[in-house]
Amino acid sequence: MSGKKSSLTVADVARAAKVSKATAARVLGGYGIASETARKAVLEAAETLGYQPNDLARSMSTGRSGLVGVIVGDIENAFFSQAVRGISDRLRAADLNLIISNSSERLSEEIEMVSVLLRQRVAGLIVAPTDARRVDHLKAAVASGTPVVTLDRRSPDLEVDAVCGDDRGSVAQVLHRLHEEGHRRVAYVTAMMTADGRLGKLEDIGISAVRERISSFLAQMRDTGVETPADLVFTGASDDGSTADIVTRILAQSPSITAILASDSLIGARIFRELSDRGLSLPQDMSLVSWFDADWTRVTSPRISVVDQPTYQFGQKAAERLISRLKGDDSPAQTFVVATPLVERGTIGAPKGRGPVEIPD
Amino acid sequence: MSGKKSSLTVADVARAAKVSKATAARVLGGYGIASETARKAVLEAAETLGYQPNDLARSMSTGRSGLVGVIVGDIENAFFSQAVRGISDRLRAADLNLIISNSSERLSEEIEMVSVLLRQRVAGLIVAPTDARRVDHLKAAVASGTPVVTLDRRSPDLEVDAVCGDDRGSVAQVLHRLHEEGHRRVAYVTAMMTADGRLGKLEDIGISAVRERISSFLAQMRDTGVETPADLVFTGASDDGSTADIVTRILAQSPSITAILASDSLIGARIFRELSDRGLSLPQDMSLVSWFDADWTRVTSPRISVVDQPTYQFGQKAAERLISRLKGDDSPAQTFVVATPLVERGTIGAPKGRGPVEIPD
DNA sequence: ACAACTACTGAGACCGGTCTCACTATACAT
DNA sequence: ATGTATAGTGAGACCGGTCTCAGTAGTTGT
Repeated sequence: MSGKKSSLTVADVARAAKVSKATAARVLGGYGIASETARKAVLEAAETLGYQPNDLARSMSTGRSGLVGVIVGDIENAFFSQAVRGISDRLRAADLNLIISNSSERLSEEIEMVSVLLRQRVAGLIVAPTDARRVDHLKAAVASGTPVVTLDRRSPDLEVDAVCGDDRGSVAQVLHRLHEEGHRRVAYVTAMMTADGRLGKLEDIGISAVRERISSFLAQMRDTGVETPADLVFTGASDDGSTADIVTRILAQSPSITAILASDSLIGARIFRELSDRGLSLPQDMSLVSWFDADWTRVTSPRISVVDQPTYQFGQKAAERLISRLKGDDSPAQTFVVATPLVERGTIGAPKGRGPVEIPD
Repeated sequence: MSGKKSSLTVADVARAAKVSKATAARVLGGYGIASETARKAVLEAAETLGYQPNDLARSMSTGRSGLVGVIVGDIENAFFSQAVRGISDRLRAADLNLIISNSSERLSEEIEMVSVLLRQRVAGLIVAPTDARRVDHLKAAVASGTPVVTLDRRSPDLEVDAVCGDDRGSVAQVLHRLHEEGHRRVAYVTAMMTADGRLGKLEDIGISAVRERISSFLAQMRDTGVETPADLVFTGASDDGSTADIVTRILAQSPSITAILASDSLIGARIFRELSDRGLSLPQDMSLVSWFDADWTRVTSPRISVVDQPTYQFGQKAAERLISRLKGDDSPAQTFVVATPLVERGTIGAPKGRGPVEIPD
């Protein structure tokens, strides 16, 4: 029954309340002072007129924008959507809203999104940078006064707060546990693409979390006697077909691989499905550990052992840091490492037919 | 090496290019006409100065904002995050960005978010309304000129485009299939809360998709001879504990319930886990069909039969409709029903110990 | 009674764009 | 030569808020 289309402004309210635009603005905007009389008149006029403030105009004149930009690799992935929820919940409490963007893990898109968000004059940015070596666009954002917090990943070139999991530590923990159980050759499977499907130089891995994990993986495997651990890293598990290929290659390796590490829950699900389809039973025929405690990991039999990355908390913490920066905190940039414990369920077991004895070449 | 903090404006560029602010704005804004000479000078000046347009100011003066508000029940839920991805992909192609909000399926929050988004002067709204009977806030948005599209749900009070699944049809299809297999008493489990844990009046169900499905469920069951089908609807399956209780109640019912319909993938996963934990095997001891084809449904054994709601497409379609409205399409509001086929996998089977024979009371 | 201070107010500049409009060239028609 | 388009331009109003600043009450001090 009200509000046609032309938006009414403080000026309209002021007129109705018979005060100046400045006074009406003070009351409506909640700043400065106004007499009780004026306040009541304005509020009443605003009420009956159905005044709705225009935040666009507000942020224009204040410079502050109440919007935070978030750039993730893929919201569809529970890893990120959970983090986004954490971010959203924290932001909401601070009266901030969130603009979501998807980089699809492509640098060019990430750069484009940063530019768009900066044009929108977002108050800050929470980003999962897709390439730790190419962060000029983020540096520029910081330089121009927009605080940035990185999520799940970090770049040595970027002096901003970061919230990460303990990537190196979790790999070490998982491998140690598997070694204990008797596993000597373990595969690491990641969705990351490489030119020839083989692992190249570590420095060429853009996503820092992946790099850290693989680096830790290689070091650990070498330590426990594997001579060419790079052969145990399988890249490009980005869909069902490529994952099936990888599983085939894993099963074909000799001396045989007895356990698989899945870099994320999507890969974990695919590998699990692939193994079951081939009639293998876990953990007898193969042990499996996946990163991220997705829904499905407690629904399989046996249940999947996971490295639990509490991404909701990642998100919360990242939002907290950003809010704190927005409030003027200018302490040195810090990296917050969130514990990512191994949750052992049913897919870790002794490799079939052999115990802790090393198999000779 | 550039861009300190004070933002530079068209005026600055104009000065550097020795043209008027108006001309510089025309070149930079890509509207009106300008000579080749002027254009080059402005572009060059903008380049060397590192000019970044201010979209805030732009939308202020144009009135249009390049931002679309999206309100979902819970981004963490794959159902919605997938839809958001669909929305995001389509919006991006139309140079629109997306502000995400979570209503947590609470009307009060939904109302608040609509208000916030409207203040931000979003160009349009895509909403999964949590209560079809309380849509005044959305009506107001439409009345004030902000197009709205509802996602997965619709309200008879709201004359806007809606993108929904075929809720009635899918229930009918699933029940028909189960009936064929010999099932007579089927349970429907939903997360929706009711005051006393029992199903009240249908009209009191706020989420239209849920209401449609339950309504269809009741009708079908009654048609096939169940006298009090409301006893077969279990509400409040919102967490592990309450779902466990419901499973207990389902298993205790007599004459016995032989199949379960899970209203969403979260519930489906919980029920599956609960049934396995109790040593029941599917589909021999119980048939199960879940709505939404989540990741995990192909990872269990047996694989879960699902009603496939292609929410990515829901999202795409919704975004498409909104974009079309934004472009001025003012044809009558329409509801787009996306097919949601039953994908039969391993959890539909004949009920144990009895075939298509009706059991006497 | 006059100064000094406080509480409140309104006029108007400002944020950084868009966009209207009046105006100057030059081109073409008659 | 005069009239009439047509391309290009700049001055300045405008969007809807915020915020500075000068000014008007009213209060208190001495």
